[in-house]
Amino acid sequence: MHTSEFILTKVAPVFNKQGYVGTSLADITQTTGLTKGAIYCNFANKEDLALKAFEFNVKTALHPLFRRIASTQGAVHKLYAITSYQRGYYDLVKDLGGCPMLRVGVDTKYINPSLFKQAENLSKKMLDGLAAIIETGKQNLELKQDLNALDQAKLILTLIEGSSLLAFTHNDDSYIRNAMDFIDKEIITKIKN
Amino acid sequence: MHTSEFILTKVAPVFNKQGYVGTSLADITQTTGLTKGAIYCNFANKEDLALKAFEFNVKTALHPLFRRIASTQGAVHKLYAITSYQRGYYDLVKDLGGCPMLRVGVDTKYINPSLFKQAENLSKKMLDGLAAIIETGKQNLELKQDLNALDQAKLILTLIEGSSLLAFTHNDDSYIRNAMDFIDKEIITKIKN
DNA sequence: ACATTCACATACCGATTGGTATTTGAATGC
DNA sequence: GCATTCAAATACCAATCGGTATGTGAATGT
Repeated sequence: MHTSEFILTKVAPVFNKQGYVGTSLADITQTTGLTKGAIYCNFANKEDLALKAFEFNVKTALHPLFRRIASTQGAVHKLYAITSYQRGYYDLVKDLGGCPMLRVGVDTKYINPSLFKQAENLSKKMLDGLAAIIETGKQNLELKQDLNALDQAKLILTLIEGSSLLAFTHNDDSYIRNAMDFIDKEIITKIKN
Repeated sequence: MHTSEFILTKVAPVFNKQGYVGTSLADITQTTGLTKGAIYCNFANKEDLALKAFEFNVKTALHPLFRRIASTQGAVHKLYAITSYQRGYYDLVKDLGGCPMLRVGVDTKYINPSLFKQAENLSKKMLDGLAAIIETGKQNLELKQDLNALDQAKLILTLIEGSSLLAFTHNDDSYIRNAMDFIDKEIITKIKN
């Protein structure tokens, strides 16, 4: 494993737990066991490292979901794949310190615009992805025609992110399971007869 | 107005926007126009100030909601009062930088346990309050008997916090209005005939 | 065998951090 | 009118901040 990759595996969770300003170079050298020389040899500066760390966290927390969605056929099955994935989300990102999109979205809006932009883009991408699934579901006559795809997507993303927030606030993943159960029941009512 | 109160009005939004470590004493003296002497004359230290700032933010963002709930009679009307209040939430806390409970809940878990505890307690209080409304609604035969009050409360709080997060991520309060419309429609289906 | 390279360590930098000790100055009590 | 009080300003502190310049040592090429 290259050193830069090793650094990311160690540092990414720290950034996700402590935030951008809350993570110091001392924290970084301490968790990696390396010195500043090694860090600045592999990354341009703290911001560069934070950005890569965010990408790393997203890769471990959300890319598996994207792959599962892509390899699943049909709108309804794609939606079920999402809720199924999300049910394991708490355990998946527990050691990471929670959902990276949520963390960066809250943390960096006023202190690190370029990092915030990444979280904003990712959130938008997830919303658009959800809306596209629902829209094609309508076109394929899987889902009822009177659905507003964008509104439904907003609702699902709201439940995903909101339940993740509360799960990590209270160390209790029942918020997530509860929300996913609800989405599943909602999906059934939206299936075209 | 006492100086300590004046300081809070100026500093509370800064803490809410930039976070605990993201807000320096220099930020504090700058936004207040006062010196460190004045700050430390009115507050024990940065943590004390941050705690009081959080209370101040909660007072402006959520106490009006608590009062409206308390002065509204009946479970269904109380629930509608919540969604009605929440519809104006984006504009209400826009200058504050978003929902203080959400901000502190994400920001401080690993860097300031006592401050995090405050957010955690508040979140728990809101959940219990919601569950109590639904439970008494069942007992008063306003709401259907097969409702799980706690699960419903978790769902509502999830939608409230999740929509607030997305609204401030994308500077778009349609997430909140959309979620509140959905809750309102859900309430109707839960009313006992 | 020797020069070169390069990843990483060490040593150091000015600036900023949160916090404190001292000073100031206006109001208050007598 | 003089001493006291007290909120606020000033001046200062060690520690830490992110970042950089230099040193080092093992691997590489020839």
